[in-house]
Parts: sequence; structure tokens; C-alpha cells
Amino acid sequence: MPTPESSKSASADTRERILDAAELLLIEKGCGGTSLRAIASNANVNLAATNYHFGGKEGLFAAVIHRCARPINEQRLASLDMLEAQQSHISTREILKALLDPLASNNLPEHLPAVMNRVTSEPDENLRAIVQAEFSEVSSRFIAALTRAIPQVEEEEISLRFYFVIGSMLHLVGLFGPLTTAEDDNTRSQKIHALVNFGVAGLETESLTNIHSQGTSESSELFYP
Amino acid sequence: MPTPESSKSASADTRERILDAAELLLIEKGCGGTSLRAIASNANVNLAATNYHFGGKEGLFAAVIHRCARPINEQRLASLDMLEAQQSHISTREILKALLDPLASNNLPEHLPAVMNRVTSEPDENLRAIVQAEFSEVSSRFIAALTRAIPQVEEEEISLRFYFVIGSMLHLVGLFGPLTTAEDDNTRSQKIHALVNFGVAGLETESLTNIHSQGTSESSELFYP
DNA sequence: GCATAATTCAAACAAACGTTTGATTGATAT
DNA sequence: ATATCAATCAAACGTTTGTTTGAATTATGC
Repeated sequence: MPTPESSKSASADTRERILDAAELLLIEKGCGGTSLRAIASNANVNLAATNYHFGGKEGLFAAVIHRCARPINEQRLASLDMLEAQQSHISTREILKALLDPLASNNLPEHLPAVMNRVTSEPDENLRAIVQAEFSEVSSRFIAALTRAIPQVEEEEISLRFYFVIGSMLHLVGLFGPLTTAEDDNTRSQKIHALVNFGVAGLETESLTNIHSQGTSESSELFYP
Repeated sequence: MPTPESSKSASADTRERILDAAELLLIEKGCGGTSLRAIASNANVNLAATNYHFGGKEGLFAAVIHRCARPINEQRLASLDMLEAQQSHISTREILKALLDPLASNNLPEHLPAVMNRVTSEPDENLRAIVQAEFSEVSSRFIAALTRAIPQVEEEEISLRFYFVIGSMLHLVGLFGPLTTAEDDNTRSQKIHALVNFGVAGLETESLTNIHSQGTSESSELFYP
């Protein structure tokens, strides 16, 4: 019985070819609409290789999600770490830029926005859990930072508004194309900038009503992306 | 060859039973994850009835979308009509309430928010086209109204921000449960209210940069909620 | 160079899928 | 009552699905 999780050197790029093909097909066809046969065919790989290297369809898509989400979330957390280390008070705008600007960066996995958009709206329970785990640290860290930055709004309302920003972000990246030209890159940056402005205003507005959801803390399901 | 589109009286409820079952399964499992066999089984209907009444899987889901989206969109447009007939200037808040308050109403198709959330993120091209057609009038009418209400922001930026509001809305209704108790209904209303506040602030904030997307009007793909 | 493990391969598996068929039942109108 | 059309039914169609198998191939360690 081999240990498929550790690949040394030679044909470890089989794994990456599979991941690349699965990523593209996931974007176009969705999770349930993509067959292992189509993935293997596009990757010039035998069908059984997908099960050999990833244990099954679910493990394969989990690997795709992980490969896509980790670098951008590390960048987000690193930016937030730097802000919190350098200044005592951080503005809402600085926090949102740390959260959203990585989406406009071009040294990231290229299809990251599209993958996020697909995968955050998957009906499959297991995949949803994977996505939630991948983004939970970012959610809690940024909500905490926003709560400190906007003390006049109570934390539960901040959580909800953060959720609105995430929804806007996901809907925005849903229309990002394959990003071929540099002009596309400019357009992306402008739209991300517009989203930052929109989110700053929405987050900082005074709360007209208390949420005050009768003590039952259901905030645990507010997160993920 | 019969005319399945018009059902008289007796077993026309077969159509509705199929639609009800398809609606519930669409919410839980998604479009591709739901089989006609599961729908027919849950509806206590013969498998062939799904094809007989709706012509195929795609026609069935199109009917589900249509049945869900039409009443809420009619209510939205009626509210906007009333506002525009009664007052010369309409506030951003009034427009957003006309758009979002119907989501908290309880005399609507119960599973409408969940269906919208599922169906707006479907990979299938044909279904996306159906959704887009179902919501295009609402999008254009409300963007036009918002452009009049917020003259200090140019229309292209208003379109983008409207898109952000729609994204927040879809992400919010994604965590709406089956709505069993009246307390749930209160929570929904509060969250919709919070979204209105958030959206008003975001929409009315001054635009710090011009979008100015080099003349190529790609605003046609900005719509469909 | 040889043994050993890791990887690829063609082939097959049962299960589930959307759709179609042709007979059968139900209702309707003349 | 009888002819006609609408609706339901059981059964089967051919594909496609994810996964497994066992042999063949390649790389690795000594």
C-alpha cells in the first residue's frame, strides 16, 4: 500500500496536472457537473490516477479548494498582522484593503476568484465544511479587527455587515473573467476599490436598530468565506 | 400528442406536487445533484410524469424558478411603481426597502430565498439565462431609480453598487432556514433591515475614483440577481 | 544490477442517470 | 354509450457516473 500523500520528484506533476484540470472544470461546470473522466482526459492522465492520488472525487476537490484558498488567506492574515503590529488604531478602510486587495493581485492562483465563487455556493455538505474550515480564521480575525475599528457598532451587527461585504465580494468575483489582458487587471482593481469604498461606508454607518437576537448566539454559522 | 402546458382541473395538482418536490430538492441538493427519480418519488408521481408535464429536467427547473421569482418581482415592481407615482423624489432607503422588504414577507413562496440563492450560482448556462431573464426588469428599473435618487454618483458606479447589494442579499438569504417559528420571522426582518441600512450607506457614499471603463459598456452582464 | 516500492495503465464493475416507449386508465364531449 | 383525448403507469433504452482491480511500467535504494 503506497503513501499517495507524499510525492517525491518525478511524476509528482501528475498531481498538479490533475489539480489544474479539476480547477478549470470546476469553474466552468461546477462540482457535480464535472466528471473524473473529464478531469483525467483534460489532464492527459489515466482515470485511475485521480483516485490513486486523491482518494476520490471529494478528496480531489478538497485539494483544489485548499490549493486555491491558502495563499490568499495567508496574504490576508499577513497584512492584518502587519497592520496590528505597526499601529495602535487601524481604520476600517485599511482592514478592508487587507481583506480585498489580494483579489486584485496578479501573483496569485489565477482562477482563485472563480473557484471561490463556485465553491462557496456548493450544496454538498462535506465541501461546504471544507470551505468553512479554510476561511474560519480569516473571518474571526477580521471581524475582531473591525469590531475594534468601529466601536460605535456592536459586534453582532459588525458580524452581519462583514457577511454583507463577503457576499458582495463573492458576487463581484463571479463576473471576473479569465484575466487575459493587463486592462482586465486594471478593471479588476477598480472594482475592488469600489467595493472597499462601498464596504467602508456600509460598515461604519450608525446602527438604527439593535439586532439583539434574544441571547441565542447563532453567530457561529455566519462565517465561512 | 397532448398539450401539457394547459391543465384543466382534475390532476393538475400533479404539476404542483412535482414543482413542490423539485423545489425542496433543488434547495438541498442543488440542480445537478437532484435526479428526476428523486423528484418523482418525493412527489408520489410516476417518473415519466416529470417529462410529460415539463418536457425534461431543464424545463422543470425553469418552471420552479419562474414560480418562485415571479411573485416577489411583481411585488418589487409594484412597490416601485407606487413610489414613483406618489412622490417626485424617492430616497435611497425607500428604493432599497421596495427591493428587499418582500424577502421578509411571509405571504410569499416559503422557500423563495433558498431557491434564489441556489439558482443564481448555478454553472449551467441555460439555467443562468433563465434566471437572468427573470430578474432583468427588476435590475434595470431599480438601477434607474437609484441613479435618480443619488445624482452625485455616476450611473456606472451605481450599477456596481447595486450589484454589491444583490450579492449581500443573496449571501444573507443563504442562511435563512425553513422559517418555522414567528421568532425566525422577526430575525429575518431585522437582518433585512440591517441590510437596508448597510446598502443605503454604501450606495450614497461619495465615489473616490471614477470607474471610467474605457467606453466598452460591459454593464449588460452586471445584472441578474 | 537487482529487489522493492511507487506509479500508471487498460479494463471492468455495479449503480444511477435522463429519456423514451407502448400499453392502460381516466375524464370529456357529442 | 361510445369515440376521443389527456394522463398515468411499468418497463426498458443506452449513457455516464465513481470506484476497483490486477497487471504492466517506472523510479528508487542498496
